[in-house]
Amino acid sequence: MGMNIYDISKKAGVSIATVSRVLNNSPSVSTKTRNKILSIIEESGYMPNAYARGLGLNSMNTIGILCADSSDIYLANAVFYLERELKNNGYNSILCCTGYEPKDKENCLKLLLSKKVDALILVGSNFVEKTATDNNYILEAANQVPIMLINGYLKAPNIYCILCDEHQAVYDITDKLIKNDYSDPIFLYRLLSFSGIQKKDGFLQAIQENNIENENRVYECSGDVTDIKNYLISLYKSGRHFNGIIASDDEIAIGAVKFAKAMKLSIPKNISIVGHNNSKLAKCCEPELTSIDNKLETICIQTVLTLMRIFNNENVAGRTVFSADLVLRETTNLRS
Amino acid sequence: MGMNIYDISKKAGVSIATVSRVLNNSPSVSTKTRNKILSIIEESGYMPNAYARGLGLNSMNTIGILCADSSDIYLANAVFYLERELKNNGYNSILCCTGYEPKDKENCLKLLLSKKVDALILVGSNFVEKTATDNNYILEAANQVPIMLINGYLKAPNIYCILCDEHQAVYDITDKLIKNDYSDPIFLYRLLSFSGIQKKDGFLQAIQENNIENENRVYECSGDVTDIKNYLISLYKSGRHFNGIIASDDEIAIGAVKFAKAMKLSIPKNISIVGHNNSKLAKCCEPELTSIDNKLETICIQTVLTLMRIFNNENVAGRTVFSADLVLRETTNLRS
DNA sequence: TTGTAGGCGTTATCAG
DNA sequence: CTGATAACGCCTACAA
Repeated sequence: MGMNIYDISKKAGVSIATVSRVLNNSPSVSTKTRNKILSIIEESGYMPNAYARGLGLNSMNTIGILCADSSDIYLANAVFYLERELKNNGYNSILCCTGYEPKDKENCLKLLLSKKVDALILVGSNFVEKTATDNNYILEAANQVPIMLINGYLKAPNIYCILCDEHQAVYDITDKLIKNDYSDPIFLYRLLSFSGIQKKDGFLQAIQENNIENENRVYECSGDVTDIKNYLISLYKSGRHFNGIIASDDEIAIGAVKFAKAMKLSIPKNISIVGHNNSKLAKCCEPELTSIDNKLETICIQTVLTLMRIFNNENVAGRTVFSADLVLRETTNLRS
Repeated sequence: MGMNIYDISKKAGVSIATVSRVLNNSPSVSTKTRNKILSIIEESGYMPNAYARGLGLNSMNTIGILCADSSDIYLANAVFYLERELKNNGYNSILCCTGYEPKDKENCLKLLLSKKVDALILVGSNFVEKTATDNNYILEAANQVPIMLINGYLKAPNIYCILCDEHQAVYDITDKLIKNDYSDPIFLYRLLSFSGIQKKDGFLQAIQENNIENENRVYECSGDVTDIKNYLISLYKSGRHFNGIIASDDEIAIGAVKFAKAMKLSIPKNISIVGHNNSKLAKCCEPELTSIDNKLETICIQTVLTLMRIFNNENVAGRTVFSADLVLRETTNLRS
């Protein structure tokens, strides 16, 4: 199997340059020699050595995709869309799951850089740390390759951010809920990542503009559906009787639904519940979850499109924002 | 940034060979020169060129992971576990989602081969086609690199299969259900892939051994939770009044739960429902889903372990089978 | 249209 | 312990 371009050139009675030209679809090869070479390549099963090619061209057409956890439903979808789009544009994807520790994120990023990927896509707003200096390694990386940031924002040269306006989305639904007499909503989140903060601030802005007391409204939670449910039950039993729940992801919202059922609160009569991401979970829930759709596929398509433009030296925005959709289902009684 | 080993060697006043030795932790370098070179590398931010190294060593330590659809919850988990294990062993993962068309699977596999990955991991039994010749491309690929098959079986040189005994698992639960008076169960599946067939056959064996009529027991279904629900409703309304549902994945099972609720069948009193994969969905369902856990993490860990042994020229089994666990929850009233 | 030769940045062999 | 040099396989001016 150890075939190389010399072997092919010998068999064809031509020089390696001509073989290389055929390989790279150069027009300046006679049809006759081209066909001859092609048939020899075909029958010998020869494949150009990707490393050698990479060495000469300084690229192997691979993109590094970094995400905290590709088993997370949301991130898994992002990875799927990105890989598809990249493949359609002739690029392969190296996946690297970093976990949530800043140090690990940095190590993974450097690892991919050492593999000489052509660009890096950081998926998930948790890549942007609150402490600015913690993001320095990303800025440095941007000196070497373009960095695409999905659902995060970092203003710096060679960093391109594609995101969804979560602030507005959460503001809108909170405001709507309040104006529909669910005037005592709470907000549940896992992480105050970039988008986590956006969501929280959108929520609080709606609270403020409606002149509602803002104490005891924002709660951090963690764990699986059962953990969330139990957390809410104890919160409720402690006397905090809210009538609306805005969750920062669908899994939390499902925990909230289970809580409501456990406490015999009728959904959406006694309590409204809104999820986030409009994931597959939303339709698995009963009643089905109203959820904010943050246009993940659109974002991923745009990300790859933007990246291709960058490779092509076209002019490109450092920041692209899409607005979210609200998908109404059975955990609210709102109308569109 | 375009630093190479020559630049470093000049700055250090040594030859490139010595720099290379330091880079590769060769013991035969004096501590003095080693430290000098290391500090120069450090301050200059030099990184060895991975392509050049790959060219020389004929490996870039990358493994190709092929799966039909990495947004599928089950496959996403597999990809996550595999990437983690590979990374821990010094390998990077190139992900390639193939879709379900045989031709596309073949193209993706060849694409990865052309990138000179060190091995290929095919995730999901749908990679093994029923028509033997359709698998030829996999056998050919095995001439170039080791092929790891997760949840599929193909007996051939250099192909290593790690799987779960789905047959036994489905047999056991079906038998149990029947013996607990749920004597009219049906089996729902999406695809008759390798493991799909295992599951179906396990089901049918239990049916047969319990002397139960085997007509109108096995149904193909597709789509999302709502589609499954509607499919079952129409089946039920047509007069097919089963009292047990064994589903080939959790999403189908959730559709089944929704069907039962819609038809006012009490779970598990009137009907028992069993999912498969023990995914996150199982706990999102209400009542929570009894589900067959096919040990995905164990399988992935074993896969990478086996692969490392292969690289190490150790002796390795061509087939490793784990037994499944049954996780009892609220959609059955069985005891462990 | 085709061939020659240099360069890409390593690793590894063989002298010293 | 260190240095010179030949691979590794491809691409691409430049020459013919």
